[in-house]
Amino acid sequence: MFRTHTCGELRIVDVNGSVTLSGWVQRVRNLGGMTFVDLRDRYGITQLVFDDDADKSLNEEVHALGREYVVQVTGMVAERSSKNSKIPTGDIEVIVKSLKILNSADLPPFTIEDETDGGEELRMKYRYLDLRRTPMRKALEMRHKMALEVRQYMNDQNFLEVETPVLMKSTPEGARDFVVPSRMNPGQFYALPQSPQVFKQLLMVAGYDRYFQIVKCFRDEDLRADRQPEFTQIDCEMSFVDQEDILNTFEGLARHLFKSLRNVDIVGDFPRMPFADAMKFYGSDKPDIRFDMRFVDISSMTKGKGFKVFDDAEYVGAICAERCATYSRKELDQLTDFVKKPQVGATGLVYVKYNQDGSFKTSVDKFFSPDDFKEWAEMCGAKPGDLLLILAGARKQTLSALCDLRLEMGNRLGLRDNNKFAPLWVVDFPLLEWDDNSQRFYAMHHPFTSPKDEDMELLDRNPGEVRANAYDLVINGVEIGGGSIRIHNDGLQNKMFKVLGFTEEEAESQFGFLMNAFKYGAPPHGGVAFGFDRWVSLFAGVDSIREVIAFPKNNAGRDVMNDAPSYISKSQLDELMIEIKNK
RNA sequence: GGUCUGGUAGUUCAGUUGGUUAGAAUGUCGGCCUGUCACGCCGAAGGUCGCGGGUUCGAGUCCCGUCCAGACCGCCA
Repeated sequence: MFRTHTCGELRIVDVNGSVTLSGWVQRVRNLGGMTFVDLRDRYGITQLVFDDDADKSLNEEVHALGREYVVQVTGMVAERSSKNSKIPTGDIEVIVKSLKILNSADLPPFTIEDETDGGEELRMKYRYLDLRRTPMRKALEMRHKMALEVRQYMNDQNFLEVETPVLMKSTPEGARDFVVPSRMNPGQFYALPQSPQVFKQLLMVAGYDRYFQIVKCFRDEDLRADRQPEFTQIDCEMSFVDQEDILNTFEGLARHLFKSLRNVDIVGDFPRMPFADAMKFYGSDKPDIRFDMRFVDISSMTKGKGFKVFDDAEYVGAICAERCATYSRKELDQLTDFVKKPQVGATGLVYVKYNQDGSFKTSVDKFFSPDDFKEWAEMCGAKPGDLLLILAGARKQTLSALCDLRLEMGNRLGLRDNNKFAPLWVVDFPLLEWDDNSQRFYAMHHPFTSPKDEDMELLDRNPGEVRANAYDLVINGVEIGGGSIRIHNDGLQNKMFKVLGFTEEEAESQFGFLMNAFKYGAPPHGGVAFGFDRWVSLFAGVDSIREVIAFPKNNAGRDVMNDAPSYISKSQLDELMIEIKNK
């Protein structure tokens, strides 16, 4: 027997018991006449004592111990003379009678501690060591528990988990597919699913009524801190529902997860914000509403006073930073540099300090009067002591830059507390997006999204104005998930394909099976998919989804631990009838 | 495809205008130490300054190229 207890479970009631523990050596503290060893496993840390007065026979073996050695010990549980309140086992220790080294260990390249000294690259290369650290273990435990609670809630709501294929058909719409060559069908390829979208709709046609799946999805696009080539979704679909039913059902899921994982009660209904308002007031389709600082369009009040930047601008927008009128020249310069970064893309920043005494100090004193500033301040709801930050230029770029500036100010002012949660439904998304390059409309969500009934007639004459029955769940400025009510009749679906520029043949070859299915009694249905990794990372309070994925890829899509992807042999290629082109 | 930041001891980093033998902390190793829990004290070892080229009397430092890592833009229905 390797152990009678784990390293996390012995307490004061176990004193005088004989126990056997196995684990990893976290740390050795040799005090000369006695030695303490912290023994670690997944469940915790237990202190071992080797006391010369009691028994010198183990001296040599203890001396040989190194970090991360795997050992087994037998001994007696004793109450500590000096207790450690920081760990659950801190009242006791094990006086060791026998010690067996099960395996020695090379010196790890970084310290296996909560605050490791290891950099990102090393941690990824030796991920199995990184995963020994408590923060990583806790993140994966959080992930496990979240999956469990999702299944619990969904089961209670009558949802059925159904597995859908991983090898499926490639479709050119949307993200780039990962493809898998088929040996038995030379020259043909499967695609890995970007989402099980069509399968879940077919399950609705099949009458399964409520489906969900915690499922891996794949997209062959460049990575980010919150984007991996393979990621996990909570994928859901329901029949005989309208948008309201879906929002309510999944608001319930969100509440259940907030409560069970973070013990947070969200008071009141989740707010809902039309996409158009989100863009107008926050410059983003995923606003962080933990703090207000809404944009105010002051274009009308800033023109015709001879300040060319404002006069030429399509849009002049302001945000009000409370109690920031005391900002120094240096701080304002930093903000100016921030908005001028290529990633933000503003050409400059205008500030208006509304001083405590009611006077104004601004970067545009030459062009405007104190009365002008007073008007702007009133419009922005600014009080003496506040600071207005103003960007101007083309509408789209300026809204986007102002969004970045708002979030930066939120960070500076400590308004983005990781332990505070502000969920939000963004609704009424546009159905279509015009793409200048290819001179055609693309589905903003996906081509199966239904237009709003009241906008249906616009579909022919002004498709860009049509709003969709589509919605996103946004928490703290993170897009946690999104979905839509689907089209369930083949006539409307055909029309959508037409608007999207598909020929009948293309629509038939790519989605014919779905259109065909719709002919056999498709119920009205809709659904949603949540980014499981993002949600876990939000609850775990970490910045990157890599921190909640056991074995993630790096930013070039590589697994630096096993060096995938890799070349395959000539014979493998031959079998697949594939030839590699020289660059 | 692009922009930016970084690569120096096992690790995390510092390194002045281009100038003597490249430093600190931590870890490691050795010694001392009987109540530590980030133990303490003393001592030691540890470097292809990512790689290649160039400028220079002289390059960790400047220039060019390249590789690697990270953040972001494009992309991600």
